[in-house]
Amino acid sequence: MLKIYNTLNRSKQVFKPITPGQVGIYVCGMTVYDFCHLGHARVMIAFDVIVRYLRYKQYNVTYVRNITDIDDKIIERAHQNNESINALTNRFITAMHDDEQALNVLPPDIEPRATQSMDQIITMISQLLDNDAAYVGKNGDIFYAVNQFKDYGKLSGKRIEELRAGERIEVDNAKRDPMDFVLWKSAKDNEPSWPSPWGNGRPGWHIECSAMSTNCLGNHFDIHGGGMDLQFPHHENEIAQSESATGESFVNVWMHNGFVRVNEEKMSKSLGNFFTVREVIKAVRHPEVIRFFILSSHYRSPLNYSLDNLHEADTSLTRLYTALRDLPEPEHTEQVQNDYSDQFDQAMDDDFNTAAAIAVLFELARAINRHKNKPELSKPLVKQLRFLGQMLGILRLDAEQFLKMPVPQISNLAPDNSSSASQLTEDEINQRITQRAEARADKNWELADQIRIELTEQGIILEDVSGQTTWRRA
RNA sequence: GGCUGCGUGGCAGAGGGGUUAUGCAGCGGCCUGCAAAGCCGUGGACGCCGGUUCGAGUCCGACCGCAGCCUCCA
Repeated sequence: MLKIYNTLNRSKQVFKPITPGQVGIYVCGMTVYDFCHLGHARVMIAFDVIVRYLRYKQYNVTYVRNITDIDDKIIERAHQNNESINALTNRFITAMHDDEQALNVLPPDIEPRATQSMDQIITMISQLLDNDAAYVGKNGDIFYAVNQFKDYGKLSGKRIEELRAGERIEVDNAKRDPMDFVLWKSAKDNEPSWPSPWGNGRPGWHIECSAMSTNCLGNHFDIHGGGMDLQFPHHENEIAQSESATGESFVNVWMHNGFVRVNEEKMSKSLGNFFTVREVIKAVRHPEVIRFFILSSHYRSPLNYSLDNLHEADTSLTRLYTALRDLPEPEHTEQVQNDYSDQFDQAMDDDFNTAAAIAVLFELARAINRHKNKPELSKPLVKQLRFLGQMLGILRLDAEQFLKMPVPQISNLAPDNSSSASQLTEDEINQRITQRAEARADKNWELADQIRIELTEQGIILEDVSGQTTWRRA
C-alpha cells in the first residue's frame, strides 16, 4: 500500500488515485534563463523515481513538467546578453535536456511551455474575472483578489491577516489589497507581449501553472509537486486561482522536495552558492554518482552537498558494482518476488523512501558476494539487483567499465576538470601489472609490492582474485 | 514577529512506543606471499529537561540549537 506525505495535511496518507489505475502528476519545472543547478537536479531525479515507481505499481501515469519561458528574469537576462528571448530560452532548454539525459532522468510525457499556453491562460483569467475572483487594477493589470478565497493559506499554514501584517510586503497602489497578486501584466515597451481581451500583455508567474496543469490533466488531478520553496506563495496561489476559476477541487496530494544545501545553507541562485549540474558532473567519474548521492537521502530531507558526500556516494556505488563484477550479465533484468523485493517495495511504498530502498540493494550485494562461486544462487540475485537498481535509475552501467572509469582528482566544489588528464592509460596499467606478475612468479615480493604501491599512488587499486590480477580506480 | 520543518553512533543516513537499518571509517577473525576486494563477527546513538506509559530516539510539553517560508527561487 503506497503512502505519500501530503503537504496539505502534513501527514502520510494512503494514495488513492481519482480514477483507479490512472495517475496525473504535475511538477513545477524550470525557469530557463540559466543552467540547471543541483537543486533542479534533485527535483528532476526525485520525481523521476516517483514516476518510475508509480509505473512499476501498474499505474498509468501522465507526467507533466512545465517550462517557464517568459518572466522578468528571462527578459532581464536576454537584455544583458543582448540576445533574443527565444534564443536564450531555447539554449537553456537544450542544456536542461542534456543534463536530464546525463542524470538518466526520463522525459516527462508532456512538457508544456508558458509561451505556448496563452489561450489557456487567457481563458482562465477570464473565468476568474467572471467569477469576481479577479479585477482590473488601477494600472490596467489584472489581479487575483485573495480575500474572497476562503481557503487561502491552507497549504502553507499561513493566515491572511498575519501575512498582511508582515512588513515585507511591498505596497502597490494598483492593488486593492497588498496580498493580491498579478495574473496579467500589461505590455511595456521592449518586452514581449501577447494580445488579450485586456490589451497586450503577459501572464504573471502563478497563472501559467494553473492553466497548464488543468489543461493537461483536468481541473482536478492527483499529484502536484515541486521544491519546498514553491509552497508559498506559488502553490498557494495556484490553488486559489484554479479553484476559483473551475469551482472544483484542484489537487489531491501536494508533494515538496527538500533543499540541497551547501554548508548548511540553502543552495540558491540568489545566494550565489549554487553548483550547476554540468559542473558537478565533472567532479565525479560518472553522473550516476550524483544520482546515487541525491537518492541516498529521503526526498523531503535536506541534502548537504560536499565533496566528501559525493565521494561517499562513489564508494557506495563502487561496492554495488564490485558485487556485479566478474559475474555474467543477465540477458535481461527480471522482477523477482522474494524478501528483498518485499523490503524494497515496503521502503518505496513508505513515501518513496529511496534511502531505505538502497539499503536493500546493499543486502543483495552481500548475498551476491557470499554466493559468488555458486552461479545458480548468485545469478537470480544479480538479475534482481540490476532490476531494483534500474527502478531507481542506477546500476545501468557495465560493472568493469564503471570501476575503471577515471576519477577526477579535485579539491574544490566547483571543479574545472583540469587534473584528470595526467591519469595512467589502461595500456600503461596493464604493462605494470604484467611486470608485477613476473616479479611475483620469481617471488620477488619487494619489486611486486613496489609496483603496486606506485600504482596505488596513481589511484589504481590492484586486486589479485583467483590467480588473476584486476584493477580499478579509486 | 508569524508560519513550516529538523536535531540519531566518528561521518553519511533510515527508522519511529518493547527485537540488527544500511554504507564508510574502527576493532577481531577468515582468505592472501603481503595487500586489496570479499566473507564472518563486534563496539558505538538517538540535543536538553520534565511528563504520559509496565516500557520512549519513537507520544506530549518547555527549553536550547539549526534550516526554510513570509520578496524571485527547485
